[in-house]
Amino acid sequence: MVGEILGREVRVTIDDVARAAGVSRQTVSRAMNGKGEISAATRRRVLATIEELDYRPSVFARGMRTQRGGTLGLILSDIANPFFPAVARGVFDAAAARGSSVVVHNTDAHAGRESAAARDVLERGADGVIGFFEALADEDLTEVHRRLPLVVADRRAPEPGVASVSSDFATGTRLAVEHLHARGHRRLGMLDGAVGVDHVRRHAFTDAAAPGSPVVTGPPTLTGGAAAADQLLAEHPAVTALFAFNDLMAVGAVRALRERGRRVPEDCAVVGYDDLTLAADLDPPLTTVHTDKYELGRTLVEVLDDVVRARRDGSAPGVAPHRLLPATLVVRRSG
Amino acid sequence: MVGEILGREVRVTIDDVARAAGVSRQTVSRAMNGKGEISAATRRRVLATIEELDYRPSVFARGMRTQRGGTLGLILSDIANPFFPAVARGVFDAAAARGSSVVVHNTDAHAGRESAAARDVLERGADGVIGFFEALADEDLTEVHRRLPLVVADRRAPEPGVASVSSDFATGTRLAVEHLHARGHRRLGMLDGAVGVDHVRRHAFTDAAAPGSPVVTGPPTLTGGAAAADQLLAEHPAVTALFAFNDLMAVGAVRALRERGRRVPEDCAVVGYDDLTLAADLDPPLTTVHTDKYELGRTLVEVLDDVVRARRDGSAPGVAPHRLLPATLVVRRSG
DNA sequence: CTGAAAGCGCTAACAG
DNA sequence: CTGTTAGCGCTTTCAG
Repeated sequence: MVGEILGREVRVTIDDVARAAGVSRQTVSRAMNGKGEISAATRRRVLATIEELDYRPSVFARGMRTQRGGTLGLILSDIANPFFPAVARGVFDAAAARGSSVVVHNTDAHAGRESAAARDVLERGADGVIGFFEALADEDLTEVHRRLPLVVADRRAPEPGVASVSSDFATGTRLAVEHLHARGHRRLGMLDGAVGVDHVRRHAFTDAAAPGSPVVTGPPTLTGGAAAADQLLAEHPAVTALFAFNDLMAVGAVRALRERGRRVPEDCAVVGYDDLTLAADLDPPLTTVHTDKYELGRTLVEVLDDVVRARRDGSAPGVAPHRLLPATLVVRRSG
Repeated sequence: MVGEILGREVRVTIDDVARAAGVSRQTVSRAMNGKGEISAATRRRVLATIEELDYRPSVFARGMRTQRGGTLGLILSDIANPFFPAVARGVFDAAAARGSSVVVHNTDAHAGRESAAARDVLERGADGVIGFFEALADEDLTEVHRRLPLVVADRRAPEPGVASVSSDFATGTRLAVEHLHARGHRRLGMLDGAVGVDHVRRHAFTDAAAPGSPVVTGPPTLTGGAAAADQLLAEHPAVTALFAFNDLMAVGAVRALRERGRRVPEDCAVVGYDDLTLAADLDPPLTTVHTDKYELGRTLVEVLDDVVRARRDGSAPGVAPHRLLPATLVVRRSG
């Protein structure tokens, strides 16, 4: 087998290619990286030789010079929340298309883990980072941005120079509240996720719902939603509709409601956010705000690419791209 | 800020540490890697200096010598299937505990993507790979194993020397079938996932169910399950219970059944496999086979560690560890 | 127990 | 358009 002796791998190096193609190493480098001038004929020949020898440049040797490892960091808070895998799929596909691998870090929305993840990604010479940062302060984001192309996901950028992509939470939340009002609900409550620094959903809820509408905060998980719903209903028994930070909390709320003998939606309506794949198959089918999560993932990589390119071509520290993905309401049975 | 000048990072190198500590670079290397003899006092002093200067060895320079990058590859077929994130969480946590980062590859069970992923992981100098390989042939797995510590997940190892961890599919499947029999069902059908080469679940089903029980194959997804159920029921209308390859197919089957006006479980029972987080909240709550997915993830990393260690300490090419995780039936309403 | 020398495979900068 | 020179930061010999 090529490049192998007695079961022990022997690296095919750039020198082997150079020798075989009858050129210098530099020319081989140029041929594969498309940098510098090189005649079409030479390049073709070199590329053919590369193919033939099955040469793969060493990530390490290259990284040593360039400080770039052809990876891309994806930092998120909870891979077990189906929202993130849906986004990740878009990220993986887009990353694969641009030839990058993705290193994923799960932070549990813990500030220490978030900065450790960022640092790790940095040290590995990632081309850039996509971050769902929930706990890190704005200054820290800015610091990450200074060192590495960064795209902030589902959160306001800490400063205009930092790119961001997120669901249009304000619209989505407003849609949910208006729908509940249209259904005749007058006393709404919100189950907010105890993460992030933006609180866009909460503010939008507060704006759209009647003054003084209660908001209870908890972890953005099933059990967090159940506990928050319990607390909210205990303190505000007159509430007839709940808007949850995300679908997981919404499902937790449904569980809690039923355990208290409340029917959903008859006694209390529930609306979620995210529109997880299984939302339509739940009992009751979940009314929720939909955002295209795969598209979010793809967009994140696309924007990151813009940032990388901008930085390479003379780092014009102007206003970075900020994209808002449409949010629409999907009415099912729960609210 | 340390190591920074005018917003431009300046690497703290091993030489800086050596100089500051008044030793040579090798001594620094020894101090951090615990290799070679070194006096406790020197080591302490060097370690303190490292701390003080916030020195982080370059992944690339180190990788260049060692061919190892401190990462770990996780290759899976569909991150959007909640089964995988649940496992991934265990993998991430265990990897973090051992100081590794995880690069994740999504393959869609496509042979080309699976081998590309393996190759990529290899080139990045991963310490090892955890692979849910669905499409790759046994020889290819063996080849991967020859080059890199490998643990095969949810699949029989291609040879005794390759480690594996998987759910006890045989028992889980038997439990499901027996339960259906106990409920009085006589005509069972199976919705098999069109992936993998093992077909443990299918064989176990064929063994446990009545001879000639129909099996229809499709992609292990929601729509795959729906289509498979449609086909199976069209060809075998007398079937009163369906055992699905996984929960996603089971949910798809429920959808299809209802669209044909069949009630679940009254007209046709459905049993899944995996016990996804939301299984209990579905309509109807899904009867399914449970395996501890987080534990699977943790175990995978643990076994990988054993393999790595074994290979380092003189590669005794004996019988690698093979672990089977318990599978239990969770009876809910769907079957 | 510690230091000096050598080189991993690659690309940037400069010649030609 | 192509080749030569010079390291990147680290670990692995091999001396001392």
